[in-house]
Amino acid sequence: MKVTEGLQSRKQQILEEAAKLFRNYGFKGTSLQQIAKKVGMEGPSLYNHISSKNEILSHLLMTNARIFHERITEIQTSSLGAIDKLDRVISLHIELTVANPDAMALMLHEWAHLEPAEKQEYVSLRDCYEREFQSILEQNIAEGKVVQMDVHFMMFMILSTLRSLYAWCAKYRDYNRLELEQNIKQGVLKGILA
Amino acid sequence: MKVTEGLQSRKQQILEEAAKLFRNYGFKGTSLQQIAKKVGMEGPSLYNHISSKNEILSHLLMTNARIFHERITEIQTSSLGAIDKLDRVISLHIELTVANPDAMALMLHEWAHLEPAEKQEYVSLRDCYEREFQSILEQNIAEGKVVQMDVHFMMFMILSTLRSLYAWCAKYRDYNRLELEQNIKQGVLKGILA
DNA sequence: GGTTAAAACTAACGAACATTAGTTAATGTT
DNA sequence: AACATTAACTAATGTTCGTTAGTTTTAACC
Repeated sequence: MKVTEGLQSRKQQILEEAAKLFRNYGFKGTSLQQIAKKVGMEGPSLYNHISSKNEILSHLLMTNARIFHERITEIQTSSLGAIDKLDRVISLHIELTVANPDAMALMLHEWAHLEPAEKQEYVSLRDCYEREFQSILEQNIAEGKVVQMDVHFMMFMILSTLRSLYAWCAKYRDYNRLELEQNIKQGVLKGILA
Repeated sequence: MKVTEGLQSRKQQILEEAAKLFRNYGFKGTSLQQIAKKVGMEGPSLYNHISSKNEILSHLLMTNARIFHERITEIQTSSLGAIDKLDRVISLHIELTVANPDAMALMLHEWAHLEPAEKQEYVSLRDCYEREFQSILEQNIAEGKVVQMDVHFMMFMILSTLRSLYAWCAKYRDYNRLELEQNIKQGVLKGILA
């Protein structure tokens, strides 16, 4: 038995390098040999840590999908005011994106390569997330906190920005996270606040 | 020689079906056999119309990249006011996205699979586009047409929305294009107009 | 220091895929 | 009617890749 596991386990290291590669070349465009090389071993050796290539993708996607789902229902069922709920959801996106931009980059497209059962669960989690989001926006509209506008359209605009954040947040390393949050909230909300 | 070429040439048909498949499964995740099946022939028969799988991707990406580059420099060098230039650029995005949402979906990520020379040209065209865009925004800021805000950040927010449009515009078929334009411009600009 | 288990390596298999070559059917031209 | 061209097909090739099996090395523990 090993007593020291290194600061991050070997598996964690594999997941992180895979996420970077998947982000750049896509799941199908990345070979296990490439991943192995980044971690410093031969391709087949990966199978001492994972059970399949697909498991890597699955872990990266499902983990974050479940977190998003948990956290937004937590926010939605809280006793916060509508505007504060929206504020928290934006913070949630920024928090997860800053913590893990590579995995976040995969969530837009790469779920298509999940195995059927997990793909179904992923889509279900995402749809559920969007319903909660929409509900929060509708609450804001009903309370007059926000301009009159087609809900779907409002959601499209906000989610487009939040979901693209991974691609830009590297350029804002000099901003600390609070500055980043304030900038985004101002930008997103000032177009919305009545 | 053929006298009737059908309403769309066979090659055009291949490009369109390929764009749909690339959008859903990615370039690397789509096989020539899949494309051939959609067009109604066997895999190798595609080579009577194209010279390689990569040429399909190249055509889809480079065509639109060049159009974007041409049109934005046209707008930028025009004698329009700053605010009108921004307005035209937004219209440009909407126009091209509505006309060809599948090809537009590829422009975010699939350029990574272009051959080195073309990848370089693509990135160069995109960078050039972003410089022109930024320049237009700076003009707006200088003229006080727009709130004080980090230019890169402003560009990030607007481009995030415009570049995600392909994913949503299918849901807005019932909107006609003018309504769509008005909605987007109101949404994007109202967060910006001083 | 010898035992044991984790984790690395090498070799090889089998499937999928892009691409090439050679052939045939259909269509338009002379 | 003979010819040429286009575009389809079938068969085959070479490559890449995920994965398995078997073996060796590493390193903790008694």
